[in-house]
Amino acid sequence: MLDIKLIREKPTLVKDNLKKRNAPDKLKLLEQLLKVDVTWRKAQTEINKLRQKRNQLSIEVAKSKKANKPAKKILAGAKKIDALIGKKEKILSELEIKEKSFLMGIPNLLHESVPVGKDENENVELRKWGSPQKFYFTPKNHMEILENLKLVDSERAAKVAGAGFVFLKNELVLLDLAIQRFALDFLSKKGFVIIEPPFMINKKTREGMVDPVDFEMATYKIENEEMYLIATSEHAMGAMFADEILDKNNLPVKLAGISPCFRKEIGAHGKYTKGLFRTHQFNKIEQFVFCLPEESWRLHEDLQRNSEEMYQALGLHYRVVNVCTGDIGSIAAKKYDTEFWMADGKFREIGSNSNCTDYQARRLNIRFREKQGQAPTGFIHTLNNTALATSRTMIAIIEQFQQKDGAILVPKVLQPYMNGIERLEMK
RNA sequence: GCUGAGGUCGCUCAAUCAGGUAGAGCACUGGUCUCGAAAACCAGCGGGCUUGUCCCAUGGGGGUUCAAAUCCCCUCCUCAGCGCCA
Repeated sequence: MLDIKLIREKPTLVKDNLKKRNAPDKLKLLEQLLKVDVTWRKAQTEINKLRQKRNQLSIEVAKSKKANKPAKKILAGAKKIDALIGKKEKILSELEIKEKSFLMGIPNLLHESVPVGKDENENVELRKWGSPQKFYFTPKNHMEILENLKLVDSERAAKVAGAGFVFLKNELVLLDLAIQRFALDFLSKKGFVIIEPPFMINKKTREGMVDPVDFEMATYKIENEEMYLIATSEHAMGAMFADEILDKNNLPVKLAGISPCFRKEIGAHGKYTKGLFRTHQFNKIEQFVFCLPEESWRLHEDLQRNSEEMYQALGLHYRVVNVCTGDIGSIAAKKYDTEFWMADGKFREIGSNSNCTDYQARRLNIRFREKQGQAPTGFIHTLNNTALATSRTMIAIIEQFQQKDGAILVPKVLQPYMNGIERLEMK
């Protein structure tokens, strides 16, 4: 959510931002918002004046009663005004709801370094790291390899749960856990606090954290309860400090979340959905940061470096793209996607790193202050970046490190977490 | 899940029984004083807008009333005891 004051004072700034985002419908929304805002302010002032009158009459009633004088006349007048206020309040609250929903629909202001573009095809590649091994055979898709090694059972998973679920088996489970342990140890050394969040969130948290579009498409709701399965630990961690004021000297707060992620949407048109790439459930270690406004851009780069150091330690070939204005999503001011090389020669997303500036914090009401006892100075900034999502990291490992005999080489850094297993192979 | 007690400014509490329009202390900020600091004193210290002798704000939502922290209903959370259970 943007600051309504900023929109009032600098509407052209917001407008230019929407133009950059190539969002004509949002431009309309902005016009509507500005209109409603004027009406709301008028109505507010009008109501305030009526309330003032009523308050004055109320005081007079109290005075008369104390003096044992009849207050009938005053009461009649007050009742009239009261009825009028009631009517106007209804209108006002309708305006408020409208204004809020318009305001929520206005996306975050983009950082100047975000490339302008229509869609994901215009994301700008910043760098590549590593290279795929020379395959002296035709590399296979990860599912084929895993099925040969009997490390997954997706048919039976479909039977018990449906499409989009898998049974992981034996060493693949160990690999999944190893990736998580590796990421936690890595981030812990970098000063992150390890967090296992609630895997369900309530309505208020959902409204504060989940983009309405994502919600419709991706979120599971618990039947008969206002509870939702998290689609990422970010949802729970972001709301951890909702309505709180953090002391400046305790910032930044850096969290490493470990959780399963539950997502409804997997079959969107034209999306790559093979095997483990999109499933209803996967495990992920997530970096989440609360910080002062002046440090967020530096931390954005730090978070990116953390992820890349992990991919490099695993030996994975990847590239980083600066996500363009048409593909960035409404919450982020800037976003890097990291994409890993797959056996079909394409790069696909393995992680996503966003600086949300104060956009999330304003909605969640998370502020900071110079020190204890002082009034809050402003809203903090939030950032989130995938550390390692196990399913996609496993795909990368399997497809990039597959051998001619169908075995998979386990990256050295993961071996200690897997009882020293060096290869996943047929037994 | 049941019973009880609670939720008021950053913190600790008051006003609740009996409705009359939210107050104190601490902390913090600025000023006076001082070489400087402490103490003392003065002022400020939740949000809004059209900056007023204005409006809103007592976990959240509704109701009664001229008027609600206070009375009624719903709901969330915390603590204690009991019950149930990996």
